[in-house]
Amino acid sequence: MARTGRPREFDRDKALDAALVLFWEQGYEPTSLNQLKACMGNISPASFYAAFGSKEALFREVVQRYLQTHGQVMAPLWDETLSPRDAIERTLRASARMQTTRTHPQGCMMVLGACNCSPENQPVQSLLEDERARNRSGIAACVRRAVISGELEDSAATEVLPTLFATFLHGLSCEARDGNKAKKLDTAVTMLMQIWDNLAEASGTASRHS
Amino acid sequence: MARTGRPREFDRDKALDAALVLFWEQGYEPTSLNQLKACMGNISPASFYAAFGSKEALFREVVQRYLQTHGQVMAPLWDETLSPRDAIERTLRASARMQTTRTHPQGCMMVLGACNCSPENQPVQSLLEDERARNRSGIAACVRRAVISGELEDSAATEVLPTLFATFLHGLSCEARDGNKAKKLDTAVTMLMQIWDNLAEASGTASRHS
DNA sequence: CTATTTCCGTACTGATTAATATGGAAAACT
DNA sequence: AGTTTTCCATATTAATCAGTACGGAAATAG
Repeated sequence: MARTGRPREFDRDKALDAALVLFWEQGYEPTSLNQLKACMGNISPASFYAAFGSKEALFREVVQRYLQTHGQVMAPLWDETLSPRDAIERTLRASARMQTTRTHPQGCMMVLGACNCSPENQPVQSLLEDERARNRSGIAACVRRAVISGELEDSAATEVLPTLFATFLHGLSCEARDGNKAKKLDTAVTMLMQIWDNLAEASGTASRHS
Repeated sequence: MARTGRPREFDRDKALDAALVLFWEQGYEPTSLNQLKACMGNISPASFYAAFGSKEALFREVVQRYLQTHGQVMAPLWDETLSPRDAIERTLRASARMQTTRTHPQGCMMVLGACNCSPENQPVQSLLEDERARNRSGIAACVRRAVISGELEDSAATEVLPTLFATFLHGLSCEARDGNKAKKLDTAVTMLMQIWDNLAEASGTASRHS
C-alpha cells in the first residue's frame, strides 16, 4: 500500500478529464493516442500505458467518469421520490441544458461517442449501446410507475410513450451538436410533455367515468 | 464522347451501391480503402482511383446517391400539394419505416454517416450537417405554410415546432440503429403528431373566437 | 549512504492508412 | 494490321496507427 518509488509527474484525474473532452468531441476511433497524450499533458507512451493500460481501457474509464458527472442529468429517472412525469421532464430539461453547455463538447457522449466504429471495436460500441438501453428502461420504469399509480392507463398509446421520449432524448444530441440553442430545446421539451398530459387527462376522464 | 480503349471490367453503379452500404454501416472514417475495394468487387487501387478519384470523392458521390434513393423519404417536406401537417407526418413515417428496413443498415446515413471525425475530415462532417440543416428548413417551411394558411397561429409554441420535429426525426436514427422496430417508431409518430393537433385546435378555437 | 521501486524520454515495433508509379494486357478506332 | 487509349495487377510510397523495449533519472525505504 505504502507507495514507494518515483511518483507520477502528471495529475491522473486531470489527464482523464482532458481525455474525456477529446473523446467526447471526436469519438472513440478518430481520437489517436498522439492526440490523447498531447492533451493529457504531453505524457509519454510509457506513462500512458502504465497509467491507463490501453486506449480502450482509458475510454471505459472515461465513460464511467462521464456517467458520474455530466451523465447525472439522467438520475431523476431512477428517483422514485419524484412523480414519474416530473422525473422525465427534469431529465429531458437537464439533458437539453447540459448538452448545449459551451464549457464542453455539445451533445451526449453516450450517443455520439462511438457512432462510427470498425468491426474490431464493436465492444466499445456495445458499451455505449448498453447505456442507451439503460436510458430507455429508466423512462419505461417511470411510465410503469405512472400506470400503477393510475396517472396513466395501460393502453397501447402508453406503451409507446417510452419510445417517444427516448427518440426525442437521443435526438437532442444531434440537435445540440448542430448548434441548436438550449432555450429552443427546452421549449421543445415543454411541448413534448403535452403528450403525457393528453394521456393523463384521458386516464383521469376514464377513471372519472368508471 | 465515343469511348475508346479498354472498357472497365466492373459495374461502376454496383460498386457505388456496395460502397454506399459499407459507408452507411460503418461511417466515413472507419471504412478503409481495403474494405471498399473488397466490397466493390475486389477492384485494384488503380481502378478505384481512376473511377472515383479519392475516398472523399467517393463518399460525396455516395451521399448524392443516398439522397436520390433512400433519402427521398424526406421529399414530402417540399411537396406543396400536400397539406403541411400531412407532409411532416408522411416524412416521419416514411423515415421510420426506411430506417428500420433490414435490407440495408439501420438509421439515417445523413445522421450516422460521419458522426466521429478527425479535424482533417471536417469537410465531410459539414457535408452531412448541411443535409440535416436542409431537413430542418424543410420542416420549418411546412410550419410556415401552416401559419400562412391559418391552420396554426403564429405563437411562440409554433415557432419551436420545427425543433421538436427535427429532434424526433434525427433521434429516429439512434433508435433504429439500436434495434427499435418499425411499428413502435410509427406509433410514436402518431403520438407526436398530437402536438400539431393541439396547436391547430387552439388556432381554430382562437379564430372562432375572433 | 545503498538498495529498491517506479516513472519517463527515446527509439522502435509491425500493421495499416490513403494514395501512386510502373508496365503489360486488352479493347477500340483507323 | 497498326495505333491509340484505357484498364488493371503488382509493387511501393510516406505517414500514421496502437503498443513495446530499454535504460537512465528520480524519489522513497532502509
